[in-house]
Amino acid sequence: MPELPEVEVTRRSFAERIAQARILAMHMGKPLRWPLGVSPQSLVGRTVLGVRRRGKYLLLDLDEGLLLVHLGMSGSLNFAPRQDAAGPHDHMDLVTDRGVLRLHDPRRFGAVVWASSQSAPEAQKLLSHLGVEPLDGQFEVAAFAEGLKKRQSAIKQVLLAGDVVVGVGNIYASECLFLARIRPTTKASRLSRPRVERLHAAIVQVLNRAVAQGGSSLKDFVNAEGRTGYFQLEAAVYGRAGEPCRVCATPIKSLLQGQRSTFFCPQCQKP
DNA sequence: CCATATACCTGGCAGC
DNA sequence: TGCTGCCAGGTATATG
Repeated sequence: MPELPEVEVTRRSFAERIAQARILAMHMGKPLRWPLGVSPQSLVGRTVLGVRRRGKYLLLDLDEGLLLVHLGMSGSLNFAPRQDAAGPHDHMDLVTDRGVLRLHDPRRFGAVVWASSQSAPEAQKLLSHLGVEPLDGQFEVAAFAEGLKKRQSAIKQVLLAGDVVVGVGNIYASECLFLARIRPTTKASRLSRPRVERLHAAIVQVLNRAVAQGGSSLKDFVNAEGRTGYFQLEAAVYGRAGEPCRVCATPIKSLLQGQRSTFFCPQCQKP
C-alpha cells in the first residue's frame, strides 16, 4: 500500500498532534516483520518530540532514542484521543497523554523498531542504503543521471529498488514512467539525458501531486485521521490494463517485472 | 559489487 | 456455497 506519498500524508496527519506527547504505555500485538528490539514497557515515560520521514519509514523522535515505523504493504496508522478494543489486525498501541497511536496491518509486513539513535546499527541497517529524497530539494538531475548510468536493469526495477531515489513504489513507478514517456523495460544505463531529465521532473511532479491528493487508496489506505486519498482516480496507467490511454486512447498494457505488475502505454512510451 | 528470486502474511476475488 | 489459485501498495536476505 504505502509509498512515499501515503507515508508523508500519514506523517502530516498526526505529527503536530503527537508532538510533546508523553508515552504512558505501549502494547504490541502479533509479531511484525521485525521485533521492536526493546521492551515496550521501557519506553514508558519517554516523550515524542516529532515525526520525520525517510523514504517509506516514519521516524518518531523520542527524548531518548527513536522509533522507526514502516507500514509494509497493508499498514496504516491511526492517532486518536482514544481507541476501541484492538481488533485482530491491530498490532501496536502507543498510548500517550495526547492520544493513542495505533498500527493496523493485516499482512504484518510492517514494523516498529526502536533504535538508540539514528546512527545506531539497528537504525542504519534499515536506512543506510536508501537513495536520495525526491521532494526535499536535494534531488538533482546530475546525480540522478550518474546513479542510473551504473545500472543495467530495467528503469522500473531501479526505481523500485530505492537505492538511487527513495519513495517510488509500484504504483508511482508506472505513473512516473508514463508521464516521462519512457518504456519501463528500458535499461536504466541506456536512458538519454533528455529522458533522465523528464523522469526526474516526473517523479517530483507525480509524488507532489499524490501527496496533495492525500495519497492513493486503492483498497484500504487511510491516513492517521481515517481519511482516504484520491490519487487513484487520476492514475494514468496503474491498474488500467486494457483501458484506453488518457492521452492517445491506445489500450494500456501490463507486464511482469521482477514479479511485480507494470502498466504502460505502448504508444506514448516508445522503447 | 550487481541482478534476480525468495520469503514473510492475510484477505479478496475470479473461476469452477 | 465453497473450494482453489492468484493477486496485492515492500524490502531484507539469499543465491547466482
